[in-house]
Amino acid sequence: MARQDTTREQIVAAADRLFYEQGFDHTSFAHIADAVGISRGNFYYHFRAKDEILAAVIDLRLARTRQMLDDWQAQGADPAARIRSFFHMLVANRAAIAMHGCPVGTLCNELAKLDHPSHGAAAALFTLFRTWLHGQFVDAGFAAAEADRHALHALVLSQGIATLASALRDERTLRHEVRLAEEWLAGCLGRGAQSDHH
Amino acid sequence: MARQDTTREQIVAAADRLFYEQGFDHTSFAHIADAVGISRGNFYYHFRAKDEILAAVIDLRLARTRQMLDDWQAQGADPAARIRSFFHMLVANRAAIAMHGCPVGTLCNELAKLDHPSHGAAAALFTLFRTWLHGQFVDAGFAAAEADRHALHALVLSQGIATLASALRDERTLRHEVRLAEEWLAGCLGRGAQSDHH
DNA sequence: GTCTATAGAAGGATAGAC
DNA sequence: GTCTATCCTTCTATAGAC
Repeated sequence: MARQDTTREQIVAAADRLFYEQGFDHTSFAHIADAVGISRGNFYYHFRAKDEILAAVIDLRLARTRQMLDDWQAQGADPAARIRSFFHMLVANRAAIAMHGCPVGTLCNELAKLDHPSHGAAAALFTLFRTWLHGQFVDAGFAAAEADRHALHALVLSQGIATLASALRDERTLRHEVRLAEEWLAGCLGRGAQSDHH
Repeated sequence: MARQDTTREQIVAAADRLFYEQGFDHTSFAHIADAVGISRGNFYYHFRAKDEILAAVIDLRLARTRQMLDDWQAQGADPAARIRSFFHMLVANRAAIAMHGCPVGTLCNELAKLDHPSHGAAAALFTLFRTWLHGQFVDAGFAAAEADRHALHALVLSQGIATLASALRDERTLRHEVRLAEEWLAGCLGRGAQSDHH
């Protein structure tokens, strides 16, 4: 972490963390100001309103997610290994997920309840994963329609795992369910591509 | 709906709905007062604080869930049919779920972020389902340990489905994923009980 | 660019009349 | 049991000095 970050970047970084840990609505300017070490009034030089900070946080998460997907793409030997990277993300972040859930799923949940204009932008985080996973399943030989169904199912599994791990505050459940997800993946790829799923 | 509900019951009913639609933290006394048609000051005759309303809402949901599980138990012909009732709940409530997510999962998410004392009570809603599902899998012939793994996996699937349906605001995805869950169940029960899962 | 001071609204909670 | 009036705090946001 370069300590030469601009104040704006520090605000977004602190908001990113606090929105994840405490929720967007419940995080006030005072919380963020304390975390960054600036005064409340200073916010409005960098952002016109709280919603703009949220938009910046979502943009940051989108960029970070794209980078992560690019890394998985470059490092994975084949589609199977790359999709396993996706599930392994849950294990790598298990402590945070058991405490605060999935950053994507819980943000979408909250913005849906608030009927917030940025709900669609947050849901675009899911679309990033969905599109990337779709590409992996296509590379594995599946037709587009079936690849999309598999991509969506991988997202469903990841969200269910994160929600239960957080509700039960239990990392063991998370690890076991990730193993099941990897078994599903192996079975899925083992059966190979089929033009008609039914 | 008997219109002879006590004021306390009306408050809890309105809070139950609003906490689901808008979230607990974001729902104010003014919201609930407007919904019930009483003044703000009147709350404190029935409840000492907002947290007590939340506790009452969770108690209501626990009671309602127990009743629902009893109904499924009585109406289902066999364990397979009863567990299908669990997944069918998602389809029956698909419109609300696409808008506001799962009432259990989203409440647990929010209370986890707020680090709220009632988080454990909310998570007990999951335990109700888990215990009931466990009983169904035991009745289907599975050993206790494996029955619990299956029960947990059913919860994971249901939460993943609800989260994605809500994020994408898409009922079609929900319906398709429920079909996949029922296929998983059929495969699970079809393979029958095994003493060792691995 | 950052600060202090403060406005103005909304939140939870209390007191006391009826 | 229900109301009005009010207190105190917190919150978002603005104005203006430095």
